[in-house]
Amino acid sequence: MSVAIENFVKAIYKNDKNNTNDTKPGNIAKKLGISNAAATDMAKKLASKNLLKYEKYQALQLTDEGTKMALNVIRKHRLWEALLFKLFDMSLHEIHREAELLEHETSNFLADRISEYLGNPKFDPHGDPIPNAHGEITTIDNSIALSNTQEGKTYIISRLMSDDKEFFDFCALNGLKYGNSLLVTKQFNKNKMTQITINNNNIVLNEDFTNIIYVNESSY
Amino acid sequence: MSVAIENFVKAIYKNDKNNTNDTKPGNIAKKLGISNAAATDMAKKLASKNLLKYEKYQALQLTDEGTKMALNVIRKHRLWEALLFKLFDMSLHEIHREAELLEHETSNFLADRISEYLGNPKFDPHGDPIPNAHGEITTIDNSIALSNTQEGKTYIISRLMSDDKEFFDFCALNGLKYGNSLLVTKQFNKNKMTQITINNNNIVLNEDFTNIIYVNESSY
DNA sequence: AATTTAATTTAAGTATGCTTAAATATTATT
DNA sequence: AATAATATTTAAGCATACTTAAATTAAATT
Repeated sequence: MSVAIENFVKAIYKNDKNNTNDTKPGNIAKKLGISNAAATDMAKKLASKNLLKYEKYQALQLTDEGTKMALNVIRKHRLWEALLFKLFDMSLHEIHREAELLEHETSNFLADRISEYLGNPKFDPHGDPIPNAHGEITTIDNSIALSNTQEGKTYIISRLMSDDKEFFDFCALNGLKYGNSLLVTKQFNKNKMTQITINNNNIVLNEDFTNIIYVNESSY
Repeated sequence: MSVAIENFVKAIYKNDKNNTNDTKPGNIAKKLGISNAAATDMAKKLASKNLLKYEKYQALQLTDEGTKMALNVIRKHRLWEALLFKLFDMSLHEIHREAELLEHETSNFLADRISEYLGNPKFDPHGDPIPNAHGEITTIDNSIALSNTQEGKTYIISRLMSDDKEFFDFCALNGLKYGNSLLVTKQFNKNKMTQITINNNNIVLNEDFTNIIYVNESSY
């Protein structure tokens, strides 16, 4: 299957998961940077390949086959991120950028070799779960968005759910990294902002950021 | 530039080096598995991009720019081969197959990271020279084809110049590996065959193989 | 409920990178 | 040197993955 198709099913899968956006052609088009017309065309084509269900004016729904393809691409993406991060100490933004290209030119054989080499990791350096070779994915049920945390409690960063360079630069600058711990010092509920202490620095995060940073309650 | 273009200039570069084949459109077409018509079309297009010189019915000649592009792709190919070989212990055939895809989706930035990680190697696991970031390539001047070796002398394998699975399978089976040493026991000049001893086994190689296996004289 | 706004679809068209078939030029053979 | 064989080019056409513009449908607003 082509790069365009792989990116299309991946975009649907992700929009479906986030369910902030829906999976109508227009939203997929926006995500991929193509015209609405191109997205409708592609949707029809993929319906004929049994990768998704298309009904006029309705949201697109991946079939089992389409979901499997999406998870396979996501698996390769996240394995590459994990490998590049480990070997070359590249930034979260850089590993994402490279993985976005490599994911489409990676055989299942090579993906398995990478996974094996890394000890079959369940999460990538963003904390995103890596689907296994059978398309099974670990869902993190006990992690919550930073916006839902409580003042005075300590948490461990479990996921930085973004593709955005500016966000990653901010994270790098402030020590916001998968596995690091932070203390929530204040929730400004009115303004939907959160103040945290991390590495002895106090920083205030706005809504955009508190909804893509996920954390687990610290056990101590 | 597209995958098709990168593969096209790479094919010209390689046919030019081997100079057994020439670089007329038909030979490039055969190498790439496309029609002659497609090769002519592409040649015209690349001439307009100043990547090569095209004159009707003549051999194609890469410009400096075209040569630079070819070397850049070859650099990425060989760096990937070196990395995959080191990390995953894949066979020569497997690393070639994967590198053939990855080479086109690798930024210069990532290529430099791979090179750095490997200690800026000058040769890949086939013994092929890896161009550096400036497109400079080390030429091995003291290595000779196995067909030109002398009976009774010991040599070190310096290059296995092929893309062919059958050849690599044969090499793997018989211990023909970059860096290994072998003894030339007999040259059958009439039949253009060579008998060698390697790992205490005597094997006879035909012309196809003795011209793609390169060796250096052993110093002891 | 009617109207405005927005999203979606259809239609027509484009660039890339191929194909096959026919025409033309080159190379090899006698 | 003429002919046969081979290579190259031209021409026409196709699939993919896009585009813009116009038409249609759905959703939001008044």
